[in-house]
Amino acid sequence: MQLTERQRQILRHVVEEYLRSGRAVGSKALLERVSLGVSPATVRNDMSVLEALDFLTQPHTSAGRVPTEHGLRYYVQYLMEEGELTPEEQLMIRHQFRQVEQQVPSWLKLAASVLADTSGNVGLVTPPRARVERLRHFELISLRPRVVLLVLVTQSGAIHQSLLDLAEPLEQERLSALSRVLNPELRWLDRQAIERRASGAEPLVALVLRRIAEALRFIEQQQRSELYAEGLEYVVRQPEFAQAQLAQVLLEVLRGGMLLTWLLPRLDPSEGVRVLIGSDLALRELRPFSLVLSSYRSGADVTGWLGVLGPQRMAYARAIAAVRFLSSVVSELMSELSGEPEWEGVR
Amino acid sequence: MQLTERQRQILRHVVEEYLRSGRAVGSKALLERVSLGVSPATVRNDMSVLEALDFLTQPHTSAGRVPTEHGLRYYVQYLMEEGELTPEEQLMIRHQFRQVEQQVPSWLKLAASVLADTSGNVGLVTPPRARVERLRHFELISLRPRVVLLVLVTQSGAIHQSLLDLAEPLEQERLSALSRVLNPELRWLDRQAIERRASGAEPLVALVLRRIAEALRFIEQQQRSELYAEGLEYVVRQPEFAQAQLAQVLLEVLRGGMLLTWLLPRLDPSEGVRVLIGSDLALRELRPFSLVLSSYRSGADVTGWLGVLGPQRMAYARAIAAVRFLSSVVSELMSELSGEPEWEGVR
DNA sequence: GGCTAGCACTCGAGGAGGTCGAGTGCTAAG
DNA sequence: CTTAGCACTCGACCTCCTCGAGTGCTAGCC
Repeated sequence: MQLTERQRQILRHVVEEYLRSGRAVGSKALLERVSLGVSPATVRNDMSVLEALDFLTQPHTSAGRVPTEHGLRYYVQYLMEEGELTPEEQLMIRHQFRQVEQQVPSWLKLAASVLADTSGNVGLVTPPRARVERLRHFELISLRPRVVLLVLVTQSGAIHQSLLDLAEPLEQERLSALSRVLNPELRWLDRQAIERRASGAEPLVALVLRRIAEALRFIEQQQRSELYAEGLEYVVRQPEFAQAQLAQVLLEVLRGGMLLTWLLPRLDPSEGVRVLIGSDLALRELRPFSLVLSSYRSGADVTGWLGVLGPQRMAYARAIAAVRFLSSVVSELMSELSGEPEWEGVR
Repeated sequence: MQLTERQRQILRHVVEEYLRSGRAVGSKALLERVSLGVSPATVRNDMSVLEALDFLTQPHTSAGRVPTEHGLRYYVQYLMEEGELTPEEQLMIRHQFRQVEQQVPSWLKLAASVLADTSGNVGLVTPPRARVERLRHFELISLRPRVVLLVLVTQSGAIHQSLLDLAEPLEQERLSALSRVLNPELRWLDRQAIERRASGAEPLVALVLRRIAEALRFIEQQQRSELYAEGLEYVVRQPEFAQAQLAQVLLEVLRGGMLLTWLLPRLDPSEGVRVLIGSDLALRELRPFSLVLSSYRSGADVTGWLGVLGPQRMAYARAIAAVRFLSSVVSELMSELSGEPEWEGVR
């Protein structure tokens, strides 16, 4: 069954009033804010149609209407006016990114902060992640005669360090020579290729290669388990959180990493900004929340996620604008760091 | 005026009962839990003495007693039985540190998590910080013909990367030669020495040196502004946070960095574990909280802080044990990474 | 002189009852 | 199809009341 234009307008205003105030919206109160040229009784009739179609619901008999998840989805898809961040905001944000250290973790943390600040909800960002992580470059740095620091940089821009204990002392000169020889050979190899190369090599080289492979594994694992979250203070401030129980749920979900291990792997990164409302999140605990989500690109075949998480009653238009803009900013920044050959051609 | 032994025992039991239940403790209820060989009336008399001396207070006329800040301080200093984490816990914790990546940020994050988990409050950890940061080693890695990644490691174990745009293309071979020449010369120099060395050098060298100096500045700044906090979910669960307002205060204080900029710089790192209760924290917003704090060492002249933050009603003995143990574990780990000459002698 | 039994008093928690107002559905008329 | 009118519902909020844990004080006991 099709909605009439007036019903669509009523739905839109109910949703917007609800997002603003957090309270159930009644027919009379609605007409005090917006004029529809009809009486409260007419609005009530349309509201009861909308209720029958599961767009609206009543918390109790004598209360106003509240949008259902279905109603919110319809609003986001068909009724909401999308917007962009103002040019001043965009400038401010770009400026902030120029201020911080030019490295991936700083960018991700800042991106989460900015998402939180501009949307007034929790900002979430995952690290960039390659389908298979490849070595870009490694260096060996002598700390003490038999202790060496291995530093390596990967395709996705991750930097990793680990300590090696040597059987016998080695000078920096020898270490440098080793990395000079091995680097060209290992460039763009993945973990498995490096492991294969390790078997049969002389002991020192084998040690280094095995530790590089191990580091790549660590990095891949970390990329799957790390999540930058900022702005909890905004969400806790919402009236929904008055009993503080929701806040606890939220903290536990974020810490437990259920989003990362369960939800994100099931989504297609190529789809642009999407809005997941309540049960879309497929986690009972997250039922009262919504997530506005987008992927970002960081070189060919390397992507990450970023989004805004808040109560179902969130300012969707604003969150979507923030997510869309940040996605493009982060993608730009990341591809500067990127350096794999395929990607150079694309730019 | 001196407390009698019985008064000290009563104070101890009131504090412990209050820490356990969070409710005001009355004379009769106290005697139901512990036997002191006297009647409630006697306990009441002693309680009123303790109240006159500002160890206890009454929330309202007909309620039991609650310890004051002064009473808590006395308890922590003279009455509390200190303990250690059990050997099993210690083993578990050491095991966890072996599981994660062997690098500073992972350790710090894990330390904050462990503090939170073992104490049931917020765990806080600051990065290690040298009075003046010195260069240990740097490398130049060619990403694209005219874009170079500068990676450097400092005395305190911080790793930093930044991007350099070159005026003209340079091959990896040339870059490696450059770092081979410059590294021995720059080792253990601080920012100002490197800046001095930059003036008058040929353009390419000057560029690199200036960027290294800049990176050191960035790192010093970050060490002053970064704070790892974990375990908010525990604190939010406390009954004190039922109205969710405290949670908001806490989140804002943590994000605002007031602890870092205001409180920590005024403390002496050499003092061992200390307990700051309520107004000791010198921040109005933190009045309802307590902080158990210790420094850790990471090589000569390099120290950081770690601690447990929670409501005044926290399990102090446990928090102190956790902080003390983690301080020693983190100190050990850090000094493995450390490599400055003075420190090698000390070990 | 310290300890205790007894007692009157205080005050918050929590339940019962009552009012108010925002909101609804229904009906009948325009 | 719209609207005015009306009876009805129900949560929010206030007041009143009771209950019980806890106190301080006093007088008597060891």
